[in-house]
Amino acid sequence: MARLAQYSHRLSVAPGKTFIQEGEAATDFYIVTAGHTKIFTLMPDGRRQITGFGQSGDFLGLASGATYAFSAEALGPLSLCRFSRTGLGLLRREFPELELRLMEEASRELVQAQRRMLLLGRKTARERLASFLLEQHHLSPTKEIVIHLPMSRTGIADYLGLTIETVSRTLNALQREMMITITQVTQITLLNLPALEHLARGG
Amino acid sequence: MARLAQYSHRLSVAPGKTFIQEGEAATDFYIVTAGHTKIFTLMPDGRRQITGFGQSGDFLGLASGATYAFSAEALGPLSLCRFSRTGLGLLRREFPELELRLMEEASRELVQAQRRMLLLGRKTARERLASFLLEQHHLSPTKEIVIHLPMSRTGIADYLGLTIETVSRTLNALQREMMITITQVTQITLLNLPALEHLARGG
DNA sequence: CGGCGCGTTGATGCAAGTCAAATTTAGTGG
DNA sequence: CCACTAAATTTGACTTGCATCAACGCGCCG
Repeated sequence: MARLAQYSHRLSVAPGKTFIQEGEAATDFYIVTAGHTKIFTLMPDGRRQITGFGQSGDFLGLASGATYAFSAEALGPLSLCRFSRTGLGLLRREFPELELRLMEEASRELVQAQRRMLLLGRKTARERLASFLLEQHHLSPTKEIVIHLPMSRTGIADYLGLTIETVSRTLNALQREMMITITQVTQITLLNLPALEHLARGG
Repeated sequence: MARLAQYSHRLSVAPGKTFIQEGEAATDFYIVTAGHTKIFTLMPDGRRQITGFGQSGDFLGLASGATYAFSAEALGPLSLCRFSRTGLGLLRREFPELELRLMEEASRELVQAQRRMLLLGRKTARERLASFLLEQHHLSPTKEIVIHLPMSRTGIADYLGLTIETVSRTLNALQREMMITITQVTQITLLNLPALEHLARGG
């Protein structure tokens, strides 16, 4: 591990700070060591699509071209480990098990990306919200039926390809239909998991 | 290369044949050696989302779980090289340069997946078609402005998250606006690349 | 207390979906 | 090569789900 230090650099990022900017030279590569990030792309007129979230242990900055194809922002206090792109190559030679982790991570992300393309391309607003709530549920380590939403309505909307109004209305509709209870703005109780699962898969 | 043969197996697939079925045990891994495939996911009621296409040289079957999360179908006569999942692990150890190719491929696909999430989540029908036409244009080795659509209207619709009627109408609208000419059903001439690029990026 | 950010709710508009019919294209056998 | 059929595409009329525009309510903090 002696050589690791000369290619890596630990750093902290303030909440809300964008530490990877779409279009900039993709010189570095990051590993999240603590906290959460959101990964998104923007259109010139401000339309935003959140393509994913990064948690502790996740890799960030896998770019195929010379520049980043996305931006990344700290959702809260964030700790990162930064590698230079060249350093990563050397590291990979040094630690074969890293290679495996990288592939696993890439596969996992690719599968998730496919799920999200189905959601964004073919699901209705109700189905998207149901899918989202269940995803949050599965992410929770305790599998509690009370889930905490880690983002605002704007975040949910940009993640699901909807508007904040539709998110709000749809959430309330699901509550009226007794599938969920909106305990607080960012806290929801899942009342009818089978119904939500049925809805999420779309039939 | 001696050991390669004992883990790999060349095979041909008939046009239209589905050779990877969503939900089945993800035991194998493929490399496309000739032809084209489409990769898609289905919903119980038949809604389909094409998540991508595989060409010669592409890897297929990167699954994170025990089962495939997608189906793959031969678009025409197709040649594949199949590896057992265990064989792949051994191969990776044997050929470090394969490792690199795998990572490059995964990165490229991840970047493309992000572009597609933006398209599916935030772009209008016109923007989607413009993006699609330019993608086909960039895929062509000769960069001809006459492009050949490698699929039917149904295929385009399932790729872009639209209906066949909207695809047809939008294509004709772009023709009326002098951005393209529909020479034949599957052959389109791009008349105004700057306008299409402007439209595709959304402003 | 008052302004401000965020969320909810309501009224209205419109892009894309649905349903259906017309038309073109492709395929098949005589 | 042509007639006939089946499939794909286009076109039209209509519907609808979500977006847009606009109030309104509610914490929260200076």
